[in-house]
Amino acid sequence: MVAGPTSAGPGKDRLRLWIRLLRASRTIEAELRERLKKEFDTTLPRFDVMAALYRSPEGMLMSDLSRFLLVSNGNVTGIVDRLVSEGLVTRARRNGDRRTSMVRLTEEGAKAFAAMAAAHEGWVGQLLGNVSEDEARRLTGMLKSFRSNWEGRE
Amino acid sequence: MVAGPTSAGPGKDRLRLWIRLLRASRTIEAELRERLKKEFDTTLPRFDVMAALYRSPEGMLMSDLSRFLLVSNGNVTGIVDRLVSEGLVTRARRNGDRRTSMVRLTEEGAKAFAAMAAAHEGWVGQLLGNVSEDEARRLTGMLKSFRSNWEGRE
DNA sequence: TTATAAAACTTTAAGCTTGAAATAATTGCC
DNA sequence: GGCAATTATTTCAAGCTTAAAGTTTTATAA
Repeated sequence: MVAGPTSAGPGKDRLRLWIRLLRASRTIEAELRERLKKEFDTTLPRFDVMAALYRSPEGMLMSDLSRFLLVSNGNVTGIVDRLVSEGLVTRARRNGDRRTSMVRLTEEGAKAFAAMAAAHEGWVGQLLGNVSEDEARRLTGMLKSFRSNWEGRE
Repeated sequence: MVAGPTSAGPGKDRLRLWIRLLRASRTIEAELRERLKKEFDTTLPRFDVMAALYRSPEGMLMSDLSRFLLVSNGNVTGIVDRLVSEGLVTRARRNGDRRTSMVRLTEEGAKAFAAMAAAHEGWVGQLLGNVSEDEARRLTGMLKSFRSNWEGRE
């Protein structure tokens, strides 16, 4: 997914865009992963889950997390398991529907995340330093239109 | 890495851009992975390696592959192992430097890749259908500037 | 009711991924 | 030449990831 078009022709510009997009996100992701590991001894998936939970103090279902983070159900199970064993997150069984459990950050988890989020934002600002804030807004707008064309189709 | 900013403030626009970028590439990547699996019974990492090799008929060293694909050395070892066992790729020990081996697509591998690449390009064209070819070129240009600011630093 | 289906989640197997340690071969320097 | 440092690669342990199959609970409907 990271190599360029193998020839010229129509549609190549979109392919080139995709390659660029993928290389950009992989490069930045690798850098962030490395820093999260080095500075906070954690991983990107754990950070992702904590970020989602931080925005939902009332908690999230496993399936909410899965949908929001764009990863599979089973994946979330493993990550939450580890976060629970680290005391950063809790799984609360619900009375209403006993199939589900509400996942929440612990106080310690929220505190830990706040510190990581501040550093994380700084890193992103640095890594995307070449993009002006104005250009960032325009790019963001363009990227919004990606999904609509095909997602949600049957 | 997929959740949005937790508050407003300076630097937020770059963070928002990063979130968008990541969500876009994850969404597209997931779709491509699924189709590669369904249509060709293969994986994205295998496709990546084959794409890189397809562009280098003379072959690539393991370290070339690792650098080009932005993944670790050990990672490439495993993927190439599997491709070799499937008869799509060969590892040729070299006379000059016996630490290295030259990795090449087999004839079968090249044929298989050509078929996949054609389908792949069509998929990308479809998935990025909302982006005009013109806009694609502009976006690609913007993304090029990502690296220079911080990569290659010590 | 009471089967049947659907939903939420976990488990499993296979493969991907990293960073670190281990191997093996080459290079540089004295 | 001989030895330390470097380079290319593999191995390893831990964790991430998916798709598919399994479990438990809830909803549906005859």
